[in-house]
Amino acid sequence: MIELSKAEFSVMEALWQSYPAKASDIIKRLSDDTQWHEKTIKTLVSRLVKKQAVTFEKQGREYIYTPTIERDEYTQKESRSFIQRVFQGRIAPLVSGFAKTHPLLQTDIDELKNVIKEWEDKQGK
Amino acid sequence: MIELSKAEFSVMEALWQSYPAKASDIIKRLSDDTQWHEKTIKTLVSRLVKKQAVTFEKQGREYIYTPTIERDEYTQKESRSFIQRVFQGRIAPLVSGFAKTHPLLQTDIDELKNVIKEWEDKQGK
DNA sequence: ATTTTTTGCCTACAAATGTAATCTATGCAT
DNA sequence: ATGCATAGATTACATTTGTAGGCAAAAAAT
Repeated sequence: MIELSKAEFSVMEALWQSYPAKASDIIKRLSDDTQWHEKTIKTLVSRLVKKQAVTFEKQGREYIYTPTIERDEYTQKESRSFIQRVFQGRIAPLVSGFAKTHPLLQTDIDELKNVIKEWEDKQGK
Repeated sequence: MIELSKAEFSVMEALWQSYPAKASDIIKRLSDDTQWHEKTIKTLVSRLVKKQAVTFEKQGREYIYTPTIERDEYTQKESRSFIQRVFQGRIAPLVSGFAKTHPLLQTDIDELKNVIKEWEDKQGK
């Protein structure tokens, strides 16, 4: 599994927002959320290329970057390994712990109900 | 917030299992799960002391270690920051993403239903 | 009593991470 | 045509993390 550091993940977020994208696009997007120096972002992009989380095509002297993994795919893997490590692979304890300090929203409840419904449908079949 | 690395977290797990505990206890417990050298574990314990995740009392030349944070407290904070970082603070997307690749167990469903029930009770009041 | 083991303390060292600065080649403005 | 801005490549450097080794003191074993 491709492992991303927190900073690298943020760069991926900027790229996932819309791609293919030039470095300058990524830098522009990140400037809204962070104080990172342009050089810093370029370093992170290079590391992402090295980790093969991102590829690029040359366009003149510029590179046009594209992620090699989708956001969903990555966050799912990341979630699983987090849940595995911290909650022995069980998700429910995470949810109840989280809910203890963070009131859920109506949309969360709806979405959770949906998960349950799908599970029950599958059981039924 | 006290930040623990993965290896440090594992050591905390061993300590949370039962404390106060001596270094040798921690080492014994970790030997079941890992191949870590005794020295490695002691280094990690020292770092935990430095990070103030653990305190100790001298008992002769040995130290008796105690965590300063409870497991629940730590994992909740950790979960929150993970969810914040990866899912903008929303937990439901994590759950549905997770469920896509990891069939939930009956106990998970029960626990989730309980979370929902508690939420609804609170709404009603 | 002397040796061996075990404690915690200090030191080590490579890889990963955060955070850039410098260098080199190229394209753009004048 | 020539200098300046900009792109990516290379280098830098402190901190954190993983993974120990060595040392001095004390306890345990013989």
